[in-house]
Amino acid sequence: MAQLQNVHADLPNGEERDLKVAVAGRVMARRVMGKLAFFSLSDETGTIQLFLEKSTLGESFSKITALVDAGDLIGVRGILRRTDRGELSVKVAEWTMLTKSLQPLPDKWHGLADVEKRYRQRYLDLIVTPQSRETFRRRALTVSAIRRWLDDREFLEIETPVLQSQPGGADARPFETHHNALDLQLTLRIATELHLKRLVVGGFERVYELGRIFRNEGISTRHNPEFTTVEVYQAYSDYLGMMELTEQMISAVCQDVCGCQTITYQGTEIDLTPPWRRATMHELVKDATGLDFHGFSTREDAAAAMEAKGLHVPALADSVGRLLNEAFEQAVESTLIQPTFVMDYPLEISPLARPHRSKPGLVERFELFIVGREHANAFSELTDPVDQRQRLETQQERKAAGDLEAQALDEDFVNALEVGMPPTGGLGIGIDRLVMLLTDSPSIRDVIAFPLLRPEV
RNA sequence: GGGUCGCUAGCUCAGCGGUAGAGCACUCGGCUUUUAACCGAUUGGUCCUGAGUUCGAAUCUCAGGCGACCCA
Repeated sequence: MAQLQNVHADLPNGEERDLKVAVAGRVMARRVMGKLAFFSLSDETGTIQLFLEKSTLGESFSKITALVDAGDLIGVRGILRRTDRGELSVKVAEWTMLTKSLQPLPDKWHGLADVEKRYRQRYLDLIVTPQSRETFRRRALTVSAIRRWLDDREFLEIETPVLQSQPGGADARPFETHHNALDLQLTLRIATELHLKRLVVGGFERVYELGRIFRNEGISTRHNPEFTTVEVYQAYSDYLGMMELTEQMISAVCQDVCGCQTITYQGTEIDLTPPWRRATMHELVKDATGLDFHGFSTREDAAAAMEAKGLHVPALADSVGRLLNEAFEQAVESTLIQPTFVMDYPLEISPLARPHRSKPGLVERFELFIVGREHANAFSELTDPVDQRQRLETQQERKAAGDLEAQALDEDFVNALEVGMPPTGGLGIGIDRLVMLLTDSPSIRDVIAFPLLRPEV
């Protein structure tokens, strides 16, 4: 229908074009006046008006006006005519009921305002909310633009298991399930990381996977229990290489999806043109709070200084590094509106990242923040199997001490590192949050077609 | 987990202690240039659920359900 509107934009008011056309779609509105009627017919691309005359349709006119309601799917044949008021129309010669709608459409003017109903009955939302259709169209464009960008650079997408005997690759609680034939307790993956790294060990030097992961955690405007990430691994690269890849890829995807690299998110202009700001976590915390975490040698010193600044000191944060991260989350995170790479994280909160080449106690890791939210996480991968085993053993101790999100020790993964993994840069990007950014959506539920909701009744 | 707000016709909403309402949609009638068409008529209700207060509850109170937003 958009095509018809474009091709025949030159047809003058009140004139007909002797061209037979056939269109099909959903009747969105009816305006019937005696011996003349106008319907609005919509398909995925747009809307066209139907011009129905009793004098040309005869008995068929009474049938269509009597039987067809808003919401029905019909097909019509006829010629093109632009009405006196300038609306391109199909002057209908024949029509067919394709699908009768048994339920009335929501209010044609107000649409579906109840957000709960929009999520529970997304099909209705999509019919009556053009904005919603545009969001999911852009989501599809985003996903395909990312795949195209990576494929063009010879990254291979390889699918890894969703069902795993133990979760790994992230700090998160998994969903649990059971395999009947093997009588095996399984978990749904919380990340794709450990399997993609096994593929790097196996000789695939550029791999990625764009897919669904599952984390058994709360729901908010930024969290859905199942969400989509893309993880990318490049052998013989490092976190600096991943930083460049990240800004190049996201700015290119934005260009593809939005047609430019400067976008507006909830009223704030965001400039995604590379290069992006880079700053270390230490610098950012110092700028925001005045606290220099390089100067603290014990947790007690750091905790006292934080409390003096009015920052909360959680009991689980049992080291200077964890407190630095707390200070960052409390004082800095929400202020990082324009794209910012936050670099050089504490080692103890990064059990899969390589120690920093020149800064003891830190790792070569960055997270990307835009509009105050984490959008990506990357590091120079830890490839030393001895160090990796120790780090995961430390995680086991934390788990025993009650940290439900501490990571498991995946023996086979350590075994893979013992076989030998090349130095590698790894990156994970949250697709849902990226789509939120590119579609100006305030809630993650706006970019997930069927977000998890508690069942009614 | 805590706080605030919401839930009334298919949809959008009003009503806030005294007979349950409007617009749109649906049904019927009228109308040959409408586009939120218009005019007239009809129909449509577990007022989220339960308990309580009251002569009387959609309305007040308590508990519960579902959702939204904020906080942890």
